[in-house]
Amino acid sequence: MPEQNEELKRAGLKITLPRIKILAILQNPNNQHISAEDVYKLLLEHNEEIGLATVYRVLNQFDDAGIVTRHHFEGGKSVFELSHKKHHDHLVCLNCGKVIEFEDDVIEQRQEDVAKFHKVKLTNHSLYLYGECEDEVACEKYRKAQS
Amino acid sequence: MPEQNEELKRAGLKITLPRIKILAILQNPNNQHISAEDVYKLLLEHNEEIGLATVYRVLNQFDDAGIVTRHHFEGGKSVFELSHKKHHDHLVCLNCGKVIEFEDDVIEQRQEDVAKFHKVKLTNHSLYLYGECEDEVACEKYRKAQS
DNA sequence: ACAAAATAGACAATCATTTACAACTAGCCC
DNA sequence: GGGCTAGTTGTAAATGATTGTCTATTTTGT
Ligand SMILES: [Mn+2]
Ligand SMILES: [Mn+2]
Ligand SMILES: [Zn+2]
Ligand SMILES: [Zn+2]
Repeated sequence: MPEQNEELKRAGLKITLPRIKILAILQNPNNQHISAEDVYKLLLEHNEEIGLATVYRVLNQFDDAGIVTRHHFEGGKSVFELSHKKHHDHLVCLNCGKVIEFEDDVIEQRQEDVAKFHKVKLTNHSLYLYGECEDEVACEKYRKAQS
Repeated sequence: MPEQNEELKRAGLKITLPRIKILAILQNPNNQHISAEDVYKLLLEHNEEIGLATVYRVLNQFDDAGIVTRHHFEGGKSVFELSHKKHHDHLVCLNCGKVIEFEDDVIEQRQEDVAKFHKVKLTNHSLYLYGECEDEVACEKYRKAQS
């Protein structure tokens, strides 16, 4: 019945509780760019008894189905986001972890030019900008939450 | 006496056999963009009894000292390269693993603009382009070597 | 409701990388 | 040149993220 079911059906995935719950979490605007571990933690908070391995499995299936996109921000672990938006790149604050999305047509075009110049058929790219935002408040709050 | 010693001394690192050998490997033009594991394998081929942990340790020390730069190409493992060249980004062939270096001032400038626009002080960035090169021969040879 | 096929859950296994720790040196002082 | 001490090594065990295995359970079409 809920909207998640449609999405799952469209992807050819059976409708199961873990998939519905995980998809719902990803759809929450608070949880854009979330790691498998964090999805798992949220499930626990919601008292859902879903194993971490299942979270990884489902996230991979979503990735294969094109429902989510996987990113590799600095720090080792993968981060996922719903892929309903058009392509964009990311600017990450190294202090507070805030993620700013952006798209720059000039950069995109230039990437194509570079690839063509080197006779390479471009299939994808990853661009991450890292820096320090000026939001002292957010940075502090976040840093506290981490420790 | 050898040139490696100077480099190590300059970095304030004691001159030890593992460090000399590893640095020599990195300096070999064949080994730009090499993983810790591959450095280790080359050492074995040269009959140097150096542990993998030492390779990782030394590579990290080189990174701290600014002697090498660490990259995160697709595929999980870190890749290192001597950092004596000016900044550049990478175009990687997903078929044969070939790495093409490039620099594009327009892209660099645009990145600065994006960061400034979002009021973020840019500290670094990572840009990787992935695609398929047209070098059938190289791609095939490489693929065979892998399997 | 029923059977076949897919999936979940628990947990072992893997991969890249780091850490612990005891044994071993490089660099410095006499 | 020998000795001292902090820095370095090798080995092996530990880690963190992610995947694989296996059996029990669930989804779905009939
Ligand atoms: Mn995004
Ligand atoms: Mn390079
Ligand atoms: Zn911030
Ligand atoms: Zn190629």
